Amino acid sequence: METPVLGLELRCPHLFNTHSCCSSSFSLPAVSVRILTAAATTTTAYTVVESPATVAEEAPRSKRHSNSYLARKSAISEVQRSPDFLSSLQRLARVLKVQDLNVILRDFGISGRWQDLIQLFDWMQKHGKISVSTYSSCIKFVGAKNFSKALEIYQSIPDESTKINMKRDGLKPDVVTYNTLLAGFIKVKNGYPKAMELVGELPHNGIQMDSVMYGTVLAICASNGRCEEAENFIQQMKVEGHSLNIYHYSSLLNSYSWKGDYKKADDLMTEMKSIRLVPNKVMMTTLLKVYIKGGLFDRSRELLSELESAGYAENEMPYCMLMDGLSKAGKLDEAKSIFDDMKGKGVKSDGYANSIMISALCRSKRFEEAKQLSRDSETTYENCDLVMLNTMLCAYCRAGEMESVMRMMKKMDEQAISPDYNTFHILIKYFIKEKLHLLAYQTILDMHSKGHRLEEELCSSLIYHLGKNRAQLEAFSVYNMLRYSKRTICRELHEKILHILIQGNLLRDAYVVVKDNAKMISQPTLKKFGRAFMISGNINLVNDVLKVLHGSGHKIDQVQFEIAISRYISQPDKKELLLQLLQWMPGQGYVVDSSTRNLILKNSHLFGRLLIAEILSKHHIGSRTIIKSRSEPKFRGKR
DNA sequence: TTAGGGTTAG
Repeated sequence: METPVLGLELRCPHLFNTHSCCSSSFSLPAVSVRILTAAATTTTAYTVVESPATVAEEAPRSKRHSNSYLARKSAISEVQRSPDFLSSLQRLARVLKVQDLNVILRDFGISGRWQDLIQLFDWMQKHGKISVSTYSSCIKFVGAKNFSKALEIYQSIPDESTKINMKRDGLKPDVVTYNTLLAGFIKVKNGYPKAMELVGELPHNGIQMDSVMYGTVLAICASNGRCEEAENFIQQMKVEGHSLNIYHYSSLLNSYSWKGDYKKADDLMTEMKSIRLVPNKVMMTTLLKVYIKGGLFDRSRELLSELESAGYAENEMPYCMLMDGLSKAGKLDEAKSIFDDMKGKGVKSDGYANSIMISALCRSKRFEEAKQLSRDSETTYENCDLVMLNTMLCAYCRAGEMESVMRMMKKMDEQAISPDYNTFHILIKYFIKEKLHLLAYQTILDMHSKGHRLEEELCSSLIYHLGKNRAQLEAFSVYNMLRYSKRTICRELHEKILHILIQGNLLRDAYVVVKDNAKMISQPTLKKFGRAFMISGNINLVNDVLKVLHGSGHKIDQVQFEIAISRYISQPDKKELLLQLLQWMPGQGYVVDSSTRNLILKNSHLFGRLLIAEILSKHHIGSRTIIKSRSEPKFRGKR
């Protein structure tokens, strides 16, 4: 007998009622009653549909109330209801079968618990508890929300047979599945090559591109600026006998907007009209974008009038496009006149137009006007988004309106809008400008702790100012944040921080910088560091510093040796270090000069006369070799 | 399951 599914069971309870004790022909089997009860508490009907089916696989009718059934049933609802479902899952892992997990997965999908769904899927994958329907459920639910994750899931399907099974079970990756995945690539940066990979897969699955899929692919081309590729697909469509619709034309037109290719755009409009397709709002707005990008502002203005008369300019979008294009082409006054015109007509606006105008004014350094417009915007639009807030904040910063800057920050706080990269950037620049260097430093710490990328130029400027104001430790901390955020930083910065650290006598930190970056630091700066370290660096590190300097190719001068050796002599307990240094020198081509030699001899009783004499004799031989080798190259050169 | 459009960061 076929395994009953709940739907049928509920409709025809008598078919499954094997318990003679249940006299009423309408009484439901006990299991169904339990499930109905569960349904009332678990909120989703979907869950209820699959549970008994899966249970029935292993629980023969006579044993419907088996402990294993009960355990699984309660495990499912426990996981579903748990505030920390992963730990419940971990605990109940041995009880739950793949089918049960699929039930939970679908429940998450239906109730919109996307994050949980993905976590559960990852867990199932990790524990090898996965079936064909896991994949298809996941793609179905995730695809609607998070396309790249859906694609990842699709790509994680281990073998062809699973994909074939999916097909057999009606869960096939068919034209629609592929199209769902492909649609996710629209507007994804660099989505084109990935989309093409997927398109390349189609023949292996016996799928032919249909008109809708061409629409999707063309949209991908358009949003990635691939106009030639778009043209090729159009050609392919024509060859295959597909007729072009407004979606196809619209995407092709959009692909021309990248370069502002208005000639091709005009030709396309003509072609489209010739097959009696009437340009709609989307087409006309896209055409406006092409004209603006192409710098055809007179025609843009005409087209905007056409949009107005067609009733397609009821909101601010097309005005915004034109204003922005004009201002970026340096035609601020023309942009302003569009703006005023739009305001005069009472066009519905959410504040974007203001935002565009404010930034345009800032770009032209008309800060007073920008500030005034920001004030107006603040009163007109109560709820501003982060970009608008940033734009206004920027205007106030540029105009030097400290009070307004603080007001904006307070506003963001109150509205629980968290600052983004730009907010931090704007503020830090402003604080530096106002010479509030420590505030700028605090802000950059905050920015870093929130995981934002640090921009080198900004850090470099702050490092400079902190250094100048004797905040060397803070400067070094900014340097380190930048250095350890996995970026290659410009060589001048190492040099810059080194000067700051030397100035602050933070020689140990300076040594770290030299050790890691000696090859990127200029010889005069290395020399400056070497001397400073010899004078007041930690005496125990003197030899190490000299070795690092030498190892980087730096030629250590006599002055440095002289200072180091004098320091050792003044601290006889460091005699081992002096002996090590003296022994190391000749091997590297260094010898002590006569005054240092005399100084050592004068104090040789502190270090052992014999030993000193022996070492210094090596220096003597060394000095002869050095003199000899200095004259040798001339001979070699002539030979 | 296919089309458009705006703003920050000197």
